[in-house]
Amino acid sequence: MTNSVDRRTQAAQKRRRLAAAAARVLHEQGIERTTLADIAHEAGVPVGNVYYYFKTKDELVRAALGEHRDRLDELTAGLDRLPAPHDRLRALVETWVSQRETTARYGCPTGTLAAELGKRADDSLHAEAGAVLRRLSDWTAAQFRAWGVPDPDDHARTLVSAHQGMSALTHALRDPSVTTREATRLLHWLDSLRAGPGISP
Amino acid sequence: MTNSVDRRTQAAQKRRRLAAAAARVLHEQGIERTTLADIAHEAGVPVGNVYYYFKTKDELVRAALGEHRDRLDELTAGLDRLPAPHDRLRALVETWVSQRETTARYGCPTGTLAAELGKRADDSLHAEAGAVLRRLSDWTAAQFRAWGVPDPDDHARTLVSAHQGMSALTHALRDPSVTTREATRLLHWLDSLRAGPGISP
Amino acid sequence: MTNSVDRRTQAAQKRRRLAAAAARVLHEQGIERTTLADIAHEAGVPVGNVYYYFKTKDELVRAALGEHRDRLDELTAGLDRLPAPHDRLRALVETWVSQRETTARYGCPTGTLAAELGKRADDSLHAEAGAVLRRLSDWTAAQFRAWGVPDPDDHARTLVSAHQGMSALTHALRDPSVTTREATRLLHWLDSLRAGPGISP
Amino acid sequence: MTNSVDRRTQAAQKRRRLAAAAARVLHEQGIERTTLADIAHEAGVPVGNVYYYFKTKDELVRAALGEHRDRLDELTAGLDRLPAPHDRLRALVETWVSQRETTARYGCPTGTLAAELGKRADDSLHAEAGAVLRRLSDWTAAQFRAWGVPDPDDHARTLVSAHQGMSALTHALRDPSVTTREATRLLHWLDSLRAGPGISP
DNA sequence: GATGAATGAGACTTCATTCAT
DNA sequence: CATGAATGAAGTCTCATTCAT
Repeated sequence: MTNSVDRRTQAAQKRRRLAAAAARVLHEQGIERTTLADIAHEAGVPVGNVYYYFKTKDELVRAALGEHRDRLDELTAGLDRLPAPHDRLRALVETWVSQRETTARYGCPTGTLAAELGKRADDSLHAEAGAVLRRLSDWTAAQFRAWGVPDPDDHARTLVSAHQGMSALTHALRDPSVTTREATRLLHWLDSLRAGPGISP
Repeated sequence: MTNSVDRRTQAAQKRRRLAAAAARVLHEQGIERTTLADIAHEAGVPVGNVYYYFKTKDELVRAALGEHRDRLDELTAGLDRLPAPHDRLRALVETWVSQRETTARYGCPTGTLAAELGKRADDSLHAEAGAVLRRLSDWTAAQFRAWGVPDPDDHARTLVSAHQGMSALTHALRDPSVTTREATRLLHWLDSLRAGPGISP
Repeated sequence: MTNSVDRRTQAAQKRRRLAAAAARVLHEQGIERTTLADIAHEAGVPVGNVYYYFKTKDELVRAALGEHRDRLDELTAGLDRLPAPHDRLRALVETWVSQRETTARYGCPTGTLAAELGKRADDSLHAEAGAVLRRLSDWTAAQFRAWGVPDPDDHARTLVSAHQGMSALTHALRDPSVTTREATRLLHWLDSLRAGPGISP
Repeated sequence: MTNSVDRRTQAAQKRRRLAAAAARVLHEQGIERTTLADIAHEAGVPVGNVYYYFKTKDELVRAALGEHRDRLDELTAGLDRLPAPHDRLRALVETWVSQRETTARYGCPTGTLAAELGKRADDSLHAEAGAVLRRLSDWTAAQFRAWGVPDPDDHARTLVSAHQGMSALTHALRDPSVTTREATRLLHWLDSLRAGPGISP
């Protein structure tokens, strides 16, 4: 019994390791240019073995998106420890700034995956990517709401959109300073909301 | 001589037709999922013939980016006919709105190509995509400058970034209303600049 | 463990089988006129599987050259069992005679491969072919040296050159008797050296 | 009339130019690695035009062999001006020495073409290459005969074989000194025949 | 005859997926 | 479960040859 639990745990760990490897490699190389062998190699798992954990490559992509969602949850969970919603949002923006070098090289993980998946005939994976962005939007709206800002959903959409925009431009121009500057603007905007609603971003 | 000119023109036209087909199909299917046969079929040309005009698939991608650049130039040339820079910028934003359905389905052509190209080891095509975005940014900065807005480059970067962001989100959520709403916000922002500089977006 | 060794052995055997098939077909059809499908078919293996063992066609060519080198080694190892160097060299020449029909049809395996490879821009495979010929030359020189013939390297070069020449001519004229006659001459020459050095071939 | 003759002459010149270009490029790149475009480009002729002079690629190969035969005839015609057969043969060997650098890079033109053609299912071109070698052999035999050496055909075969051998080895080892040394040996051999028959090569 | 363009067969290579042990 | 090996569909690219003007 203990043995079987161990096994189950071990299996779960291997699944996780594969998902994490997939998240990493797919972010860096894109979906279509990444082979299963790349992911297996990154995870230190024999190629043939991958299929015991994921029946198709698409399932690995799905797992990678799940991984990104989990990381987002960890991030927001951390931010939730800050007392003021306003500070949480500022910290979110600062997180983006701290990732600017990676963004310049590989773009936003979820955003670029969504861009690639959005052109498929089959929508299911694309929707999964969209869900991760919506999850961020929902959390952000909750902050605006808690803060008492009117139209919290609109403000959230604007902030997430701004993140996608600055990530895309940072990536396209390979210039981390795009992130720095846009983030500064966003922080000013957040501060301007503090004084009270009325000033549109 | 007339004959040879005709031929040269015809060849150039076919090249252009292939480039246009490539621009369309690559936008809709992404680079890696598009085969040369797809492009050849879209252009109504046998596959083998494509190689008479473009030696590699990458050259076709490059041509597609050139096509997008040309369309951008046509767009801005049209906008330049408007007398006031402020109106040109408003019209730009409204152009984006008019494209919202296509954006919801396939994303911003240049932006999604840049996202896909940015993960390659070889930078040259990615840089080409970045150049198209920078071209838009330069034109935009020129409008802000003509308008007398301070920090025109910063404002231009913000506007282009906003476009990339709203396109990415519109695409990821398959929701054209994202574009509509963000565009509305941008128009307010442009109007607020009219009153005089000082109010940050 | 036994299992894994078995597998490794099996894999090595298949690699060898492919290399042997390549050596055969490349000898008979030449490099450029031989397709991977030809080699796969000769080895009784599906085409796709070939790439599990050899990443490119050139690697198969390299393996074929290795095969020829191995056969040369087996040949000289057999000759080394003869007590007198002089007899070993005579036996070498007689081996050539025994292969005259194949030579008339397809030429010397190493020699014709070298001829084809020598015209490439990239030298690496050509050098490999040259190394096989040099290996024969080295063994031959060792025999002359052991025999006490002066200038053993010169004599070896002459013998190997004679072999290449008679093989080329036998092949070009499709006439095995060229080999027979030139071999007779070479045997006389070897005998003349027996009496003592001094008589140039 | 003059006009038509001019035209016929011009056409013949173009044919010749193409054949010469083919001889050159095929020698340097081998048959299979040379494209019709390569030859057309080398001759300064548009690709489509080649087919008015040669209906297939194989006919161009045949023409290239004819070109090599013509050059051989020019060579022997020049040697025929020397009074003594013995000197003609010495001069022949010295011609080979003078070509050693080209041989090291590309091998003997006729020999390497023969090697490549000899592996085809269809014999006709291969026979053409063999005929060029036999032509050299015939001329050589005539010299030995005029000189009074017995078994002139055997001696001729040996000399031509020696040339093929030293060319092949020079090419395979990319070492022109192979030619120099073997040529020295051949000159000694020719001199030894001068004293009178009896000493076998 | 001359020429740029067209065509289609076929080559090499990659890779997701499956299989046998 | 584990794993090296197997498979075949598909993609990119080349090129001899033909065609239209």
